[in-house]
Amino acid sequence: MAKAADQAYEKIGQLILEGHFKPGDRLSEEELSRLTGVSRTPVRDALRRLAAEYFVVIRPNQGAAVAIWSKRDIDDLFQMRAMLEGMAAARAADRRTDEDIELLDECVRNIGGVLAADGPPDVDAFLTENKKFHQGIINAASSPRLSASISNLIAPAVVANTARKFSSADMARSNAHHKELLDAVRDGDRELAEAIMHAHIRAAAKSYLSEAG
Amino acid sequence: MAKAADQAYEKIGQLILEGHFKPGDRLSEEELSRLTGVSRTPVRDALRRLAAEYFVVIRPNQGAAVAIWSKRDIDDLFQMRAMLEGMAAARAADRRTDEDIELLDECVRNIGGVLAADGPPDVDAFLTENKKFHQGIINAASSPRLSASISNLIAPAVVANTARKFSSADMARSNAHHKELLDAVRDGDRELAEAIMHAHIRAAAKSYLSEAG
DNA sequence: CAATCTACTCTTGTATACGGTAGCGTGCAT
DNA sequence: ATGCACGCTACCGTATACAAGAGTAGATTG
Repeated sequence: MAKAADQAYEKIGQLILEGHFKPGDRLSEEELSRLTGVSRTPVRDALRRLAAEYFVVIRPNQGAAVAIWSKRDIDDLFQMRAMLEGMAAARAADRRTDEDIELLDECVRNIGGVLAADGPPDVDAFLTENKKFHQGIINAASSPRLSASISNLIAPAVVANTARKFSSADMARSNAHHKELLDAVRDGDRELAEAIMHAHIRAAAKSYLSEAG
Repeated sequence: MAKAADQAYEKIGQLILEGHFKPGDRLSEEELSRLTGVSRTPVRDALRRLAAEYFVVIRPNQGAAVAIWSKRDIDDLFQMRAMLEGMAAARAADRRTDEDIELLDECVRNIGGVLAADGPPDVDAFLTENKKFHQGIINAASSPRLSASISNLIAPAVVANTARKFSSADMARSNAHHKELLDAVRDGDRELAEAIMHAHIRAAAKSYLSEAG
């Protein structure tokens, strides 16, 4: 957490997630400067980072605007994630350490606990553990470039929306995938790990796209 | 494109390509400012872009340094390119227009002309047309996010490849792949297009890794 | 003599002021 | 009335000035 640039980055992302800015809205640097309480320089820096993550689009001399996501864009994104995270899963199966396995196992057990609890499912807790699990796979792959590329693809907006659309059944199936993935990675079965991750993400994509239209 | 930030971006990339800065070297913003003739602000902007493309690494309060590429990093990079460009080729087979086909055909014919000429092969001309061909495939896929992701992966690979000498045989084989790709895309055969692109890039990877170590 | 603490310097991070460009509204001519 | 041109305004792009942090070298003390 360096300073102002990170504040701006967090704040702007949050504002987009909350719906304060809608897709297509222009993002004035001066306005963001007022909203975030820092000057335009770190705001510009934050906007470039958000652009790298496809959160916003920047056109020369026209400033930034919240990215507009077509159904095809989202489909492409999920497909790219499926491929890259599949590759990460395969690498993880090759290079995993005991600590990696332990972390992944913990996530699976935690999600199991969330789903076993009475009452409505705790979607936030699920999302948190889910993120930890996927990050664990990516870390286990120990490929900085791959990690960075995947991070850029996981636009939090899409992730958040996806989680909201998950039913209890979806989450249960998701965690079943996680268990299978964990086993495959533990056994060092790279092909199986990759295949399961493919299926896992494609299932999420289908779930999202069927509801979002 | 007369913008100072673009000038800085081009110039810095060029300096790294030429070997003026070597992997691991620190990149002082002030020094780059003097070398490029613009102020630090656009230099910083350029450095962030280069960081997004994995050309350089930036650490908070410690500035930028030329990225260091391990053999594994390069291998990962080629694999990622193979997957993403394979996906692009498949999409291109689905969505290609007559203009796309015409452009690709022109590239193939131009490279054929370069290779057919007497004397030593014109490597620069080959690289230029090769780039145009791959860009043509990516454009034909008409997926902005996919295009952006691939662009970020290609730049460093080019850096890595500059050290390498292309043989006439390499270029001939490469263009044979291009011809097959063109046919597959023209015929709308997505699976074939994807498979050929996979092979095409994996072959390039093997060729590079065998020479560079 | 070695180790540690401190002060200095050099670089990055941030703020602000200035210049250029694109978009937009108004007015005039057809 | 409509289309075009001119000027205005507002914002982005760039430069520069200032603040803060990290690395280093020197001095002091054990």
